[in-house]
Amino acid sequence: MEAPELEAAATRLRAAGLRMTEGRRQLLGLFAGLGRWCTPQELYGAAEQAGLHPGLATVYRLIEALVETGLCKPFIQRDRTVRYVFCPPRHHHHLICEACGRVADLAECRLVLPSSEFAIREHAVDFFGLCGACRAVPAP
Amino acid sequence: MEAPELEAAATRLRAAGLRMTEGRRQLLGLFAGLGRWCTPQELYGAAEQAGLHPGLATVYRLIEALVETGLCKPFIQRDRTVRYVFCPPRHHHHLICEACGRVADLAECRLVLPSSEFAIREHAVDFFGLCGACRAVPAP
DNA sequence: CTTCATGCAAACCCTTTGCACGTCG
DNA sequence: CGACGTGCAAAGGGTTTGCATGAAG
Repeated sequence: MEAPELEAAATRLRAAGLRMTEGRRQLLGLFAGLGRWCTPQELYGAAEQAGLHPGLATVYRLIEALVETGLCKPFIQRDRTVRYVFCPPRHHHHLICEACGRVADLAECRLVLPSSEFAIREHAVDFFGLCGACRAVPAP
Repeated sequence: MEAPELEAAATRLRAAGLRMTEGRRQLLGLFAGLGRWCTPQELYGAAEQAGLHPGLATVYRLIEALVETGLCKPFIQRDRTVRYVFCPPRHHHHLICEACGRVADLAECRLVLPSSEFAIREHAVDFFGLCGACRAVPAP
């Protein structure tokens, strides 16, 4: 995640009426920089390790705001774990490594939309598998 | 959902070591016939209306078994509601109406998979929008 | 200064589990 | 008849909320 994308995300949050506090900015930067999906608890843990000390509720509230503004997408796994992926503010798809959780963005995806009377508002194309690193070694 | 697909689902469940009790068969038939995604509570309510009286725990246990055998897929919505879609035992994608919850299967979808070092195990292509009926009238 | 963010802990609610009984094979 | 399914109610645990305090604009 580069600074421009982070800035664009912050701008969108501000546009939604949210204040960019220092803690929020840092937590957002951490999440965007993680490059992998995570549970709120995992993000909370990562923040601790990074020397930030947000309350768990704050983590949940940021994620909620991100989801509402389209900057974050929830996934539910088969074991019902819910993980969130940070979504840069542009259309894209995901390649999610099921071993390490790393998320790669896929800007281009040639998808031929089906023709039907269905009015499509949004489509989700997500790929699950193993990233190059995890094909070679166990998950880090 | 036609009988053959229901039968195929039942066969897969049996293959997974599950017993097809009468109640389970009826609940499965109800779910498969619903044609829309639903929460466990909603399925429970639909069963009540249909004259079945499974315990809520039974509904959860069936859904769990279906998910584990790939006959059902969980979706998490932006408001964190978790809904399940019955998945006939063949590869397909979904058209999900966000107004009425109706699910249309999409057997064919021309998708050009991206080339990368990523080993894709599974891909999900799901469309969200409004079905023909809901474009015309409020959700039933 | 008004509005919104934060932490903490309690409250919530969806989901899961334990147990006794019934049923499938 | 042994293993699994079911119902009920209680337990569990991730998520949300209330409230007092502090920062943002």
